[in-house]
Amino acid sequence: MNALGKKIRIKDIASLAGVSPGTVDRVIHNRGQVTEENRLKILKIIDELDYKPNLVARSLANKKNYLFASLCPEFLNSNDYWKAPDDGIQRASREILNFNITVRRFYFDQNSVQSFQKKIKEILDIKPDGVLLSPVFRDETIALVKQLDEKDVPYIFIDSNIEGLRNISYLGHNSFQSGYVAARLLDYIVPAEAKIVIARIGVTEPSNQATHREEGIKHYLKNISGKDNFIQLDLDPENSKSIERFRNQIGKEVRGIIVINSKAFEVARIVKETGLKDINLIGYDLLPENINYLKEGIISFLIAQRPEEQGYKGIMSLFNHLVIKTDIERENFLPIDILTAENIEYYLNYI
Amino acid sequence: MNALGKKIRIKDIASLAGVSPGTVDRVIHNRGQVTEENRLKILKIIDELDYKPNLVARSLANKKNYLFASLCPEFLNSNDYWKAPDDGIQRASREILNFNITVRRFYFDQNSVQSFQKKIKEILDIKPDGVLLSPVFRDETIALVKQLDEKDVPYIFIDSNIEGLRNISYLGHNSFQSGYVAARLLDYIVPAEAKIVIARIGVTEPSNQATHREEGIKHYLKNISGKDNFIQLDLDPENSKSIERFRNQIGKEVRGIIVINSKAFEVARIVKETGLKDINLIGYDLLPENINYLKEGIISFLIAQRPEEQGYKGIMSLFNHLVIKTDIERENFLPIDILTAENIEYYLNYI
DNA sequence: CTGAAAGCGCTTACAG
DNA sequence: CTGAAAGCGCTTACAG
Repeated sequence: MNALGKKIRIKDIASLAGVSPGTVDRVIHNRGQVTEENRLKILKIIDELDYKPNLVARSLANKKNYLFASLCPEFLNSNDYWKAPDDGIQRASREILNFNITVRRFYFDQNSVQSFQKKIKEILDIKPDGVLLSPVFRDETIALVKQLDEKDVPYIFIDSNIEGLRNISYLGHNSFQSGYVAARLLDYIVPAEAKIVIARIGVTEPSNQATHREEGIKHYLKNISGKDNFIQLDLDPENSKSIERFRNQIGKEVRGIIVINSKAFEVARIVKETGLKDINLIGYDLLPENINYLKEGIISFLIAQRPEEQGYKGIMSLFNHLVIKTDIERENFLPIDILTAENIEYYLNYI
Repeated sequence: MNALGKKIRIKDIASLAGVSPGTVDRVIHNRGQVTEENRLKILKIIDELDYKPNLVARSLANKKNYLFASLCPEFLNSNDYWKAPDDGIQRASREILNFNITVRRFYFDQNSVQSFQKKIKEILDIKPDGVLLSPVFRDETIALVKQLDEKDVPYIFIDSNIEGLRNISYLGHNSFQSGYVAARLLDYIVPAEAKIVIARIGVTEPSNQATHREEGIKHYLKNISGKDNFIQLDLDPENSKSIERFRNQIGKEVRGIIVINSKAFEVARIVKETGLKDINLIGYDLLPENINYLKEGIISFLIAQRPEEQGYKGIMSLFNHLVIKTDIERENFLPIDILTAENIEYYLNYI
């Protein structure tokens, strides 16, 4: 469309420039083999008429097939956190199928570096045009993207970020800030003098993301609300001694708990079994077990990061970058969503 | 794509059925003029091969132009609430431009039924294929959609809903529930015995939406938290006497205020000027003035309803219904988003 | 360096 | 009731 609302076609530009459509196409796609004189003339006309290519026609004519690869942790059932990004990836795939885009999904075991490495090899073997991944293992991710960089294959990180790499985009939370939000909410609902617990669940090293959340929480409590009556507690839900220790600690004076990974339900279970009434619990991520405790009132707030959208937008960003050739935001921090029993339903039903 | 990953074309179906592509097309689009025998044969093949039309090709070949009309309140500057839905409508328009869709936007004066009626006439004159509107005026909306129903023109409501009409979709909050959320938040942050104010700002009748919110708030306070220490206060921010009265009322014992329309900033201003410290204020909608008071800490929570997305999804729903012919959700309740000073930034920056 | 021609998958008059 | 042909706007070998 130009200013007059008429659709400008390559054919129109060609006849105005006194050349054939093929020549215009060469200019548009910088394929060379055009005299500088013609090139400039054509570019001028394109600019003046504000020519916008018809992407529908381009896609239909284009023989090029694009192959995207995604690499995320595997999930065993629909309860798993990683089902959501996968759903988003599939939704985007369906939407761009007719644009000759194929998306191949790869999965690795979060507890096995080897499986990550193996999948990376498989991905490099299929020579993808773009890659979407969750960079769970730092060193292996760096090794992978080095190879992608060499081949000029763009890649996008979701869920967590590794700074200093050449990913065209990151889609996920600012985890430090999401710690801030959790601390702020707790600050609203527990009395000023109450004791607070920052809980880590499980025996593995806390992820990058959990670590940053923890930093955010502590920073807020210390510097904004001026508190220092918080302690850190580890809980191994597989270990009855650990559970007992945890139970004893929270039994006295503790009024608020923030769980820094997605396993708030483990704490909720203990709170419920013990019959503790005045404890406010805040967690992350909408795992079904977390949601149940939220609805029951055992968990006060859950903080969510739109995982489905991370997968969807990730694939769409590759598409926009490679096919539509629009600019992509380097850092795309998703909203830090606050859920209670009262607004969770419409959040879950949406999309 | 079929199960084998091969792309099935109309041509393929035609040769399998021993007919020409034209005949297959007639069957696909129910244009008749095909023997029942051929029709059934072709439908069987389509089903077995799980044929999915190439929408890109369809769109390119299709001579049909679709004209959509939108009708929303006018806005004077980018601060206005109604800028956001309009942005969403424009974003969707751009995205589907190459599918031969034109969107014409109409605006009316929220304070003038006449302007609404006038625009309705204009919309009917251009004979749109689909209409998106905010049904601010009930009777006039009913009169409009009666005419649209006669012509089988689909229409979608955003922002607020009118029950019992044949709109193909509604996109907006469940306002009663969003009242629930506000009351729930206030309940968390004010002491059990504290006095609460439900405030209406302005002299015009409260909208449907504000009324439903108010019902939700009262229902929650009475039935869930078992409170009856709340009062309702009107504030006319243009009237200094009204302001004085409001100021006096909230000066004593009141610890929480919920503003049921989008003008929480009017109350925030009074709270700030008066220097009241222990009042928790909750409002709706992300007007720039509301956002400023949220960041300042005068407003504790804002509840938002994704207005940009309402406009975007509204147009995309018309597109999907008319062009792609997918099923549309009749009621599409958007998430009731909870914003604090700590998570507002990422919410605003995100598309 | 350039242009004419064929083709992407679907739709639409048109002739029979 | 049916098929052959032309066309949507763009891209891609191919011949010159």
